[in-house]
This record gives sequence, C-alpha cells and structure tokens, in this order.
Amino acid sequence: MAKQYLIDSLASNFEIDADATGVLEDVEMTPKRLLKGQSLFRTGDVVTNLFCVAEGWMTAAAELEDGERQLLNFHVPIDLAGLEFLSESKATSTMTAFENSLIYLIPVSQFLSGLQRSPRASLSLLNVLGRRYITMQDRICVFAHGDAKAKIAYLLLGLRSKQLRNKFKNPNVLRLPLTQPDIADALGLSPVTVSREFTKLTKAGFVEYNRNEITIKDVSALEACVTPIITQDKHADEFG
Amino acid sequence: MAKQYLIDSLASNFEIDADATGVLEDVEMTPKRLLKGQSLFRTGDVVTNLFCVAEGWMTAAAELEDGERQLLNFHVPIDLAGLEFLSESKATSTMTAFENSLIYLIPVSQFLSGLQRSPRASLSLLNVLGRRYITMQDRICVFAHGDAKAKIAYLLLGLRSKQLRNKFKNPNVLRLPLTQPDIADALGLSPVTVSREFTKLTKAGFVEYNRNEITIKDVSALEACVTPIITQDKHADEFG
DNA sequence: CGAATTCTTGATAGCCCTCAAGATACGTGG
DNA sequence: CCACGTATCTTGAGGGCTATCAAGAATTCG
Repeated sequence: MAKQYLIDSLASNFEIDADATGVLEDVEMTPKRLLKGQSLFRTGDVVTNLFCVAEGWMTAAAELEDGERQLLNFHVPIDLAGLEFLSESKATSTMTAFENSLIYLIPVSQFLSGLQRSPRASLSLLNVLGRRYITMQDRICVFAHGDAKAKIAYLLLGLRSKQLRNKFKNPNVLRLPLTQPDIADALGLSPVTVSREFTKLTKAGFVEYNRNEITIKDVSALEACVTPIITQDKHADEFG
Repeated sequence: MAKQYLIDSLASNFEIDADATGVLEDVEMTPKRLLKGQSLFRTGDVVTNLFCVAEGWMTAAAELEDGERQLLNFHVPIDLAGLEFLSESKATSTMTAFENSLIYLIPVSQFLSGLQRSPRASLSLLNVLGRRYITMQDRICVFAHGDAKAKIAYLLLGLRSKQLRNKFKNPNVLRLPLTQPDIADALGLSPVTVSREFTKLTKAGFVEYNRNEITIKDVSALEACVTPIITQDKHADEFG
C-alpha cells in the first residue's frame, strides 16, 4: 500500500524512528494530482492539510508587491511539507506544482492529535524544525554576504543535497525543470545575471547547463565558491 | 521567586498555556551573569543548555571565513533562546552578551524529558518554531530583494516588534547599544552605507539616531520602505 | 508553422563597497 | 580633571558588481 511506503520513507528521511511514526498510522492520506503550474494553496488561503510529495516537485513562493516572486522551497519525493502551517493556518506563501505531481494530503487536525499521542514524534519534529531554522540562518549568510556566483553555487549544492538525502540515483543531475528566470526568483538575481554566471561556470567546467537539466561536474569547486561565506561542513545543508 | 516569574513570562510570550508550562516546573534554572562582550558558547561548542534572558541583550552571530560576522538574532527579556540546539548539540553560531546580562540556564536533557511528559508543551513549541521559520522566509525576501534602506527599516521594525511583544515601556526607543558596525553586521552592509542611510532617515524625520539609542519617529514611513518587499500585515514579525 | 518564452550578449546606469581622511565620542590612566 | 588611545561616525572620491534596457538566436508549445 502506498501509505505504508510513504510512512517508511518519512521515517528514514526525518529520522523519525519506527515508534514515533505511529503518529501517521491513524491519519488518512488523500492522494491528489496536480498539473504543472497548478497551485495547492495561495498566500492568504487557510491551510488545513500538510502534504507529502510522492512524485514530482512542489515549490513554495512568496509573491512580492512589485510583481516579483521569491522561491522559498523545493519539495521532492519524499518530503513532508507544510509543517510551518501547524501554527499559522493562513498560508504565507503559494504552493505550486513545478511539474506534474502526486501528493498525499494529511489533515492538520488529525496530524496534531497524532502528535498529542506520540511525544517522541513531537520531539522528532522539533528536531526537524530546529535544523531547518539553522539552515535558514546559513541561507541568510549567503544572501547577505554572497555574490551571484556564491548564491548559485549554494542553490545547486542545496538541491544536490536534497536529492542525495532522498536517494536519487545520480544526485549530481538536478532533475528539476528549473529555468534561469526560476533560479533568478529563488536567489533575488536578474535572469540576465544568472545566464552570465552559468556561462562562466560552464566554461570553468564546474557545471553543465542543458536547458532544464543542470549537471554538477565539480562539487568541490562549487563548494569553494560558497566557502568564504559558510564553513565547509555546512555544505550538506539542503536548499529549502 | 524568580523562576515562577520567568515561567509566567514565558507562558505569555510564547502562548504556552498554563497547563503546558508544567514542562518547566521540574527543571532547574541556573542563573548566570555575563559581562558585555562575554560569550556563552561559540561555534562548534557543545550546547547542553537552553537559556532564558532575564536582563540585558544576548545576540547570536555566525562567524564568516573572511573575518566578517553575521548577526542572526537578538534575545531580550523574556526570551527563551537556543531551541534550535535541541537537535544539534553543536552550536552553529556564537552567543554573546551585547551588554551585561543575566540569564537562566535550562539543561537540554531536563527540558526534553519535560516535553515528553507534556504533549501540549511540545505542540506550543512546534508553533513557535513554525512561526520563526515563516519569519525567516520574510527575512530572506528582504535580504534578496531589498536595498539598504529596506533592510534597515526591516531591522528597526523587527526590533520594535520584539520590544512590543515583551512589553517594553516605550517600544519606539530601541534599548540596545547597537553601533552602526553592528547594524552592518546584521544586514550584510558596510558601516559606511549604514551611516549614509541613517543620515537620510534622520533628515526625512523617520528616526532619530543618538549613538547607542535609536528612536523610531514614524513607524508607518518605515513600513512603507519595506512594503515593496513584504506585505503590510507581516510587519509585526520580529527580527531574530 | 507561428507565438511565446527562454537564453545569450552588449551597452549603460545605479547601488553599494572600498579606501581615505577628518571629526566626534568613549574609556583609561595619570 | 585632563591627556591620550581607541572606536565610532561622517563625508568624499573612485570602482566593481549587478540591474536594466535592448536586440537577436534558440527552444518549446499549441
């Protein structure tokens, strides 16, 4: 059954031990398919479901007042997403399918009562959110002090880490149809700058860029781009 | 007794209801005084205590490789700090007293076992961490898309919100001996730029800057500096 | 095939950093 | 109380990085 598979995957990815995952066993997980570009919820909507990504990519984005947007997160299989809306039922970002995706909806109410019954699961989630907070601090450092090259390297390494954790076959090939305008939206750069930086990175042999498929050729070279900002041992952090 | 006062304050500040605060009643809180500039722990240290700020200001900073630093957080009375180290016992930032401070140390182990006994406290903490995560997303937006003026306005409004929540008498007077180099470190700007922006903000009548005491004269004008980045209703978010 | 989007490349402009020098304030010791 | 050193603040000049504007090539999609 799909649900048991998801639970097992979540257990390994979030270091929720077998006992703690009991929290998910009594909740109903409703499958939902989203087409590319379709939104699960928008800023201001009331969010009543967490969700688990089974196939595809989901992305969280903030819509800025001047028409720009800030991509905040990338959710791949098997990610549990929406934890930040346990407290705020009103969405502060828009959750959109980046490509055709299959997700499983988890009602917040059921999830919460599951947590009430399982103190160990609550602690695991506290750990997850604590780590995410630390990751966000690193991201602040990169956005505050890094140049365009450092930001792009940080993004690519973060996506690679995410694929690595979720056991993608070749983590160096980013299986995400990211256009350069998308990358620009994620990093607060202009598409033109992204293009220029990628030609430089390609000429240097650090990456290969083939429209919608980015291949990391030299991980340590990319790490060297970020090292002036954050220390080496933090490069395993995921983006989003 | 000091401890009961702290517990009550934490209860109101973190929306931890009276029942849930039972988590703190069985833990020992050890008072510790720190002189200005003294560090509680440094990056890489093993953190075995959360702490609650009773007097003064504490600040968390990341030390970057090129000798710069990124100020990440400001902790005022009555803040509970160090929650992100429930998962990572190794500190990822350095916690320093910004002025002479009195804090109460709370052993992580005792706090965790308290959480095990109190599911509602765990949920409250999940809410707190969830909100902090959302706040960090806003900060990402400002750092990625904002200019120097927007960043400074965002910082000032965030510090004001913090004083407001913690019931300082006049929240518009920032009671934090922040030098311009400090502000530069918090925002990834150069001290020179901070100085120029403050002279502009002063001439415009938005703030008053008197060496170590910043007074916000026009809240809505500052909000207007940030509004192009994040929407109006998010300005209540705290910095840090 | 045609329209829209994406990608590339060049030229220009603006913001912020760096360097530098002088002024002001703070703390310490005499 | 004063002198001194240190740190902070201000202001100017110059330079680098990235945004913007623009135009053309390549790709995708209907």
